[in-house]
Amino acid sequence: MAGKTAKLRKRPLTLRDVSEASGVSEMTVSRVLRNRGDVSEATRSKVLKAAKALGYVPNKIAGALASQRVNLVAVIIPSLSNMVFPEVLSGISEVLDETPLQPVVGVTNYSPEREEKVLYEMLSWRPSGVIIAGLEHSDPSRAMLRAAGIPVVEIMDVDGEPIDAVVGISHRAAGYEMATEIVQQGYRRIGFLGTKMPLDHRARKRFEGFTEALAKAGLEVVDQEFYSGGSALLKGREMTEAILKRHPDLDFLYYSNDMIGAGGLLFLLEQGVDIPGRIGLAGFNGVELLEGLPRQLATMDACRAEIGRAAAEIIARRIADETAEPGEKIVFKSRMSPGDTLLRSDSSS
Amino acid sequence: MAGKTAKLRKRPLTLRDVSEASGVSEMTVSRVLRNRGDVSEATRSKVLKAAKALGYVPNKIAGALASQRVNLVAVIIPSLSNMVFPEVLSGISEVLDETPLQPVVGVTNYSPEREEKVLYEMLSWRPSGVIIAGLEHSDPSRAMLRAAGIPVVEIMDVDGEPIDAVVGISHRAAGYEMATEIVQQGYRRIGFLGTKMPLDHRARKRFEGFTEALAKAGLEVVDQEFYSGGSALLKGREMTEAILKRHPDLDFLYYSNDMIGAGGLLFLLEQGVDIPGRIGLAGFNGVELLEGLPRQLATMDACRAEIGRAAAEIIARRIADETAEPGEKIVFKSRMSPGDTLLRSDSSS
DNA sequence: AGGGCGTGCGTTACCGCTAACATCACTGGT
DNA sequence: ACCAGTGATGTTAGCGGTAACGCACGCCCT
Repeated sequence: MAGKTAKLRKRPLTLRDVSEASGVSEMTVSRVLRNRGDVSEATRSKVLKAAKALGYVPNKIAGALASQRVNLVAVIIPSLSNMVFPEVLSGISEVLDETPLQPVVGVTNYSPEREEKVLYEMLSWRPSGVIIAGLEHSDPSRAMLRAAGIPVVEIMDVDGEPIDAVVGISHRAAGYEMATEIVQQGYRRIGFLGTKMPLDHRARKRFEGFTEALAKAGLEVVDQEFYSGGSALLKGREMTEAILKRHPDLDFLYYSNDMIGAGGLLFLLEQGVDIPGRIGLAGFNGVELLEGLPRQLATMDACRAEIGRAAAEIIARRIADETAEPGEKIVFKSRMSPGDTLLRSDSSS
Repeated sequence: MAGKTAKLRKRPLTLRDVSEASGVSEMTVSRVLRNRGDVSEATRSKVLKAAKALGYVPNKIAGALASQRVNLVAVIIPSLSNMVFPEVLSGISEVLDETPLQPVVGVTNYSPEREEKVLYEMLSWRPSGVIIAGLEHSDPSRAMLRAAGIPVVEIMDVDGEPIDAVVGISHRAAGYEMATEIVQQGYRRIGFLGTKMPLDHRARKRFEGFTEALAKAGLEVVDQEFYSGGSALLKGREMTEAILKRHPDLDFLYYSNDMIGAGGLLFLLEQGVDIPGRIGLAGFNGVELLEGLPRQLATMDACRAEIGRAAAEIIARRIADETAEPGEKIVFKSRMSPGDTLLRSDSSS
């Protein structure tokens, strides 16, 4: 190669550089690089060679502006440290990888103000679609989403009024179902342990469904315990100890997530407590971690990957086909997995 | 408000719409929206009102193209499911939140090909800087990074030749140090359990440092066990059982990450094995989860958040000040935390 | 020979915004 | 009264691509 690659170039490479290097017009280079339109095999390879030699990387900013197309999908989630969301993300990526679309992630830390800001930032890049966790958004956020004129899929939760499409499970139903099973197994003195996050609407809805089912059986939650921050596993231990100290007669503990449930389980096993004979346990989420525990915690699957995949499919379809119907709604069924901490041998199932 | 908001607008909003709605030039609107240049308080509020009424969201694509400035920092990591990376990310966000910069995450799944593709995609958005995990990249990737003419910070690992700046710990040293301590505690028949990932260079380097220190003491790893996929906690159990079945006389197990270490720990505790009397254990990473275990697993902290913060600071500094020196190198010291599974009471410390 | 058509490439006019400079009305000093 | 200085706004010319159309040229058919 004629050493044309001046190491200390000041001006960044553009199509023009490639076009000059290969002796064709910018338009032709553009066509080659995008595999669009007819270009003869001869010019095609000539251009590709030049582009590679220069180390040219197309400028999507200019491309997007000119073509009015941006192959980005904004994905807005509350957190990355709760493993639920990375799992949803991988479901999304899995589907989008088959398309020209690309996910871009924004994290809100469960804060509506931050959600609004993140959303504004993302929309200012004019993505082709939005996937956003939850149905609860500030009014400006909802307005932005509506005004954006792009497909919006709200995920994780279906208990509420969607803006456009929605994919998720009913957390209310999940809580209800779990409570029903708990009652049926004969538990009567039930404690709840959860996170001190008024903005985790899904946890709240599970709790609401839970208490509703209890109420139907004439029961209510005997005591509650909340935490925030720190190692969930450790908090699960501590809260379990605390709640049982206050109410040693509790016969069931419902945890708002598997991590604290696992902490409670480990704690009780160490204490030599008979599970589920003396006390039953259940969590929520179906995290992979549970498989490695000494005892399988009862839980309900949140259908994370499925939700991600379905949401991405809706987005992909809507973008590929402008005429596709908006407002689709997909409800997954949260599967109960009773594990070893819920079913009492003598009970019917 | 005079109902000017036509719900079914086809053409998306632009500066021009705002400028017409507020009776000033586009330039003035632009100035207001960016808080730049002198604008009288009167026009400022007039413009802001119009923008809000219309629900205008600036188009960063056009803005970036015109100003030749993109306030994005590409962050390229192997995975989101290994909690290490979300923690690094939050360190990065923490720092970038104080600046106009914004992180954009790309995930490679430990695949060099995918890394190359992700990098190409990200660079085509012309980010202002790149933070990328690891020092091992394909030649084209390295070339792209060099040619991009932007600050690059390689993170997590410092054992190798950086492209530009680097922030991390020495995994080789971490492995070495752990082995040294193990030997000093009198363990002699040592097994290694890790992940079957030839492309996890950091795990490899820890292992190399580990065996090197053992060799210096005239020892070598007695047996090894590898896994891939699945629940790490469960795999830790299974591998521990398997390796001990083959070599019941092992007196120490070194796990390449805390998750499988925790699985092993739980397994051995269930078996009633005396830890660390009969057998010692150690992992790597200092994950928060460990705090909730019945026994504290010996581990070494990978300084995740610190690395994220330091990398972001370098990027921010380099972008703010063009003249800042490239090639900075920050080495954190991986702290050993012996927990309850390494130190034998009768040993010196 | 002329018309119709497909192929391969170039030209032109933007996309929506901003840098840089131009303009214009004041203000104040002398 | 004149000019420089300043503050508030407008004008022009791109940024680096792409859509849409234009235009040779060769080919086939009649």
